[in-house]
Amino acid sequence: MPAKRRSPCPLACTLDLIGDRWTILVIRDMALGRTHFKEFANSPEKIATNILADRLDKLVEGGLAERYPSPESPGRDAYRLTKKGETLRPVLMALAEWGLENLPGTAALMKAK
Amino acid sequence: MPAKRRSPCPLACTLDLIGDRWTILVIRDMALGRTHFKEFANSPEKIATNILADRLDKLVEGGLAERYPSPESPGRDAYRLTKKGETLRPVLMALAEWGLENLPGTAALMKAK
DNA sequence: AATGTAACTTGCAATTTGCAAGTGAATGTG
DNA sequence: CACATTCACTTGCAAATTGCAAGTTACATT
Repeated sequence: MPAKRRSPCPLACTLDLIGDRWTILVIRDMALGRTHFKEFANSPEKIATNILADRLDKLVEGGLAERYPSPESPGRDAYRLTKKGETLRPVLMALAEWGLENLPGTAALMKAK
Repeated sequence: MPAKRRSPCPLACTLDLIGDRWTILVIRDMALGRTHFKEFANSPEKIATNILADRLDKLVEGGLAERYPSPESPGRDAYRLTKKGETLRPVLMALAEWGLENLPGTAALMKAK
């Protein structure tokens, strides 16, 4: 069941799903290979843990990410993008590229883990 | 002067500039050829007028849009994307395309005026 | 002069954020 | 085995942002 939509516009609907201050950054971290809560929390933007927990839940609910048992640390969960989540990669690239070309002082430090 | 940035990541910086609930929709309207306050306010998402006024100011401040005297209704102002604002078009397209392909029930009604 | 309309502004109430501190389970250490 | 850590969250608020409705101001039309 989709979150509440403001209109049927595909752009507006996409924003209703991932268009807040933090969700896309969490997706970015997953796209870079990060998997654990702590790693997301340690990103330079310093997302608050309550918001991170909330966004992770919503990403899972929305089918963009999935929780799975962490292979290296048994007992803990990890997160990864689903197939649907992976399709957002070009969207993130478009946003990042725009920033790189139009905002002075941004640096492409997006490196996979 | 750029708005406060959470990190130097180009993706994060782009979001710091336009990554809120409404800004991108206003840019969409401008990209569709809408020019007046009333037109933006009449979009199906029904942005509140105080927020619209605030976002228009910030878009102008940020150099993505510009105010100019309305040609058809003298005395009033109109808004249009600047060159920099126009470069966001592919970003909006990426977001809209993703919605169209991944969110059921979205319809591409994005038609220029 | 009275009415209308566009473009805001103002006043709040309701959400959402952000920060700090706390909790509970699983590990690591002596 | 007792004890301190670490991780993954929760909880409690205060502060900021949103959303809604009702003004207000300037210009134009009747």
